[in-house]
This record gives sequence, C-alpha cells and structure tokens, in this order.
Amino acid sequence: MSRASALTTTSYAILGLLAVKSWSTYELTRQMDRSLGRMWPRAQSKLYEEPKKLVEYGLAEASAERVGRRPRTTYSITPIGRRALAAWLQEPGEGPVLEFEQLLKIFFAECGTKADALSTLAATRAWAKQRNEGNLAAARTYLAGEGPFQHRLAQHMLAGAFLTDFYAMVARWAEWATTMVNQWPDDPGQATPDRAAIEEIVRRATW
Amino acid sequence: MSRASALTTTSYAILGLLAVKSWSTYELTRQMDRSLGRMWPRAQSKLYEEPKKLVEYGLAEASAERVGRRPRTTYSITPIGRRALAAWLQEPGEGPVLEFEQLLKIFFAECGTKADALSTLAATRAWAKQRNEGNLAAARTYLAGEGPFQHRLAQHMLAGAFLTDFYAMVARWAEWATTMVNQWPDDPGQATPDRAAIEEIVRRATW
DNA sequence: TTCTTCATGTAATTAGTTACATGATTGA
DNA sequence: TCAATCATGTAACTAATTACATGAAGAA
Repeated sequence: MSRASALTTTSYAILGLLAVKSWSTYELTRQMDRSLGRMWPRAQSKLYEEPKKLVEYGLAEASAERVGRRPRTTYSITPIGRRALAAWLQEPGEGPVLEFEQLLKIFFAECGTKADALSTLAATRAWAKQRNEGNLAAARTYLAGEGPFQHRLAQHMLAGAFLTDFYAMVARWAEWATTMVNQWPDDPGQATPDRAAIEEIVRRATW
Repeated sequence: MSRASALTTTSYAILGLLAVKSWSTYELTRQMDRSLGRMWPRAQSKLYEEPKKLVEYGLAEASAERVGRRPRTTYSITPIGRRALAAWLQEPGEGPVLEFEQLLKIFFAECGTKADALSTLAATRAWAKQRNEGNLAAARTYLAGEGPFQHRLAQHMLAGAFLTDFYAMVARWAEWATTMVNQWPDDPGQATPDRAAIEEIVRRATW
C-alpha cells in the first residue's frame, strides 16, 4: 500500500489523452505509436502502469470489462483530473530534449572510416524520409476532412507542423552533411574544416 | 563481482571522448555540459559510473591521482577501446529521439487557456534563443581559430550545424505558432483550424 | 484447424536521476 | 578567515525498458 510517487510528464501526457476521450489501455498504446510517441515516446508497458497512478490520485477512473475470458480496462478522466491537467498547462514546461545517436557517430567520425560516416548519414536521411511520409499521410487525411478528433485540429496542426519542420530540417542537414563528408579524404582524421561552411553556419545562427 | 552489463550508447559516447584525449571524471562532466549533452544528455553521476564499465571491459584504463587528500581518477582509452569504437561507428545507429514537454502542452492546449498556450510558446522561444547564443559563441570561437581540438573541427562543425539548424527551426516554429494562437478565440477549445495553414504545412512536408 | 495478428497484462531488470556528502581553492 | 565555488564521489531511488506469457479473432 505504498504511496504513489509524484506525477510525471508521462502521467500528464496520458491524462491529456483521457481528456479527449476514454480509452482502453491497448488503445492508449496505439495512440502512443501514432501521435504521442513523436513528442513523448514511452514504452508500451508504461501505458499499462501509469493510468493506475492517475486512478490512485483520483484523476481518472478505471472500468473493468471482459472480452471473452480476458479483462479489459478502460480509463476515463474525472473532474479533478481536468483541473489537474489545466493546472499543469499553466506551467511553462521543459524545452525539447534531443537524443541523437547518429549525430554522436558523426561527432566521433574521425575514429571510423569515411564510408561509416556516409552510411550513418544515409540512415539519417532514410529515417527522416520515413517519418515524414507517415506525418504527411496523417496531414492529408485531416485535410480531406477525415481523421478522428476534428475538433482538436487547431492544436493537432501546431504539433504536426513542428514535426513536419523537424523532419525536413533533419533531412536537409543530412544531405548537406553528406556533401561535406564526400569532400573528405579517405581518412576522416585528415579532414580539414571548410572555412566557408563555418561562416555559413554562423550566418544561419544569426537571427 | 557481478558481470557488467552490455555497453550502451552512453558507454560509447564516453569512449568517444576518451579517444580524443584522457580526461578526469570532472572534466567529462564539463564536456557533457558543453558539447556532448546537446546530442546525448546524461546526468553527471553517470559519468562517474560508466567509465568503470569501460575499464572492466578493457576499453579504458583508470589512473588514480591525489589532489590534497582527495582522489582523482583519470581515464584513457586502450587500443582495444579504439577498435571497439571503430566497430560501433560501423553500425548505422538510431535516428533522433525527441522529448518535448512544451509541445505536449500545445498539443493539449484546448484543456487550458489561450494565455497558457502563449506563455508556453514564449518559453520555447526563450529556450531556443538561449541555446542558440551558446552555440553561436562556440562557433565564433572556432572561427577565430581558438577553441580546443582544432583537429576535430571538421566533425565538430557537422554536429554544430545540426544544432544550429535545430534551434533556428524551433524558434521559427514557436514564432509561427504564436501568430496562430493569437488568432484563437479566448477559449482554445473553440479554435478553428486554419485551412490555408494546413495546406502550407503539407507543402512544407513535400520534398 | 491451425497460424497469424490483434490485444492484454505482469515480472524482472536496468539505465538513469536525485540527493547527499565533503574536500580543495580562490577571492573578498 | 569566511563564504562561495570548484571538484570528486557514493548511495538511494525510480522511471522506464525488455522480456515474457497468453487469450481472442480472423484468415487460410
């Protein structure tokens, strides 16, 4: 009967989903794969665990059903939950946190081969392309007036625009970096920096 | 005497730093604050723990000194460590993972007030501005021919360019989103999507 | 009927963070 | 000589992941 620990951003992320409608746990995992996971990625098992904490705090209610012999739990938000969510939205929140293994590999590229760096960048381009396609498909669906939660479109669009711009930025960077690495000698350790490129970066950073 | 668990990306991040030069643990934490933390953020205490694992695997060596009555541990990479790093660089690696609490708040903005959304976006703009300034200062230092590790400039520049572009993208998005939210009615739940804006996003996603 | 995929959940493990503790150094 | 900051490290905790297990539903 230990007291649940404090609410985390993950708790509020799920609470936010519950504010839209009630979901079964499995539906929550679907939503994580679709939209939420792009800005707040969490493992599936978290989505089975975290709502229990919301219930313990009175922010959500669980209702148990049966599908054959199996249990299914559906969660809904409570009035207290709505107030808690509103209070959370008043706080400024944290800026973006980025974890980018491929960039790390580029950063240490002089310890590997030129081919390594080029294939890492190719993987980055492929990643951006794939993400973009999924994102674009969703946007087109909405544009066609389909897709769920049309009443949340104004908010959804802002977040979607961020992801769109992010994927485009990643793709453009990877392309540019590829042209840079192509100019390297075979031993990346001997690569000399492109002075004009640095000046260009400084220019892009001046706004 | 339990066997160390497998090497993680964090292990390789530190191994990469050791490939540049030997560092004391504290110097590693400085480096995390400066450069590494922008692409692979980890808590300080990790930097005291992770090198021990590298030593256990024979990828690094620890040398113990004394500063007055206090111990200081300095780590250096071994030949095995260099080979392990090179092997890691051959694998494609993971694409960017983003955690963005403020974006989550925008995504759920209809549960709060218009003022909440605007202040969240203001915080995002401030974040981008601040990060950009630090980044720009570093770039200018390099451009002036100062700064450490001039021989790694070609690699450093590629990573720096990514961050530059990222910060600029975040700032531009936050400005654009602010103009969008400014057009909302007082109740964000009543905000209607801007059809032209959606078309514009689709255009930006088409490349 | 069997295979595959959808759906539901728990248990074990770990990577990572927060908090704590304290010595060394420097400058007011 | 006192306070503040730099420097060094450990311990306790927890958020999150990976792995596991299995029933239901629909296709072949």
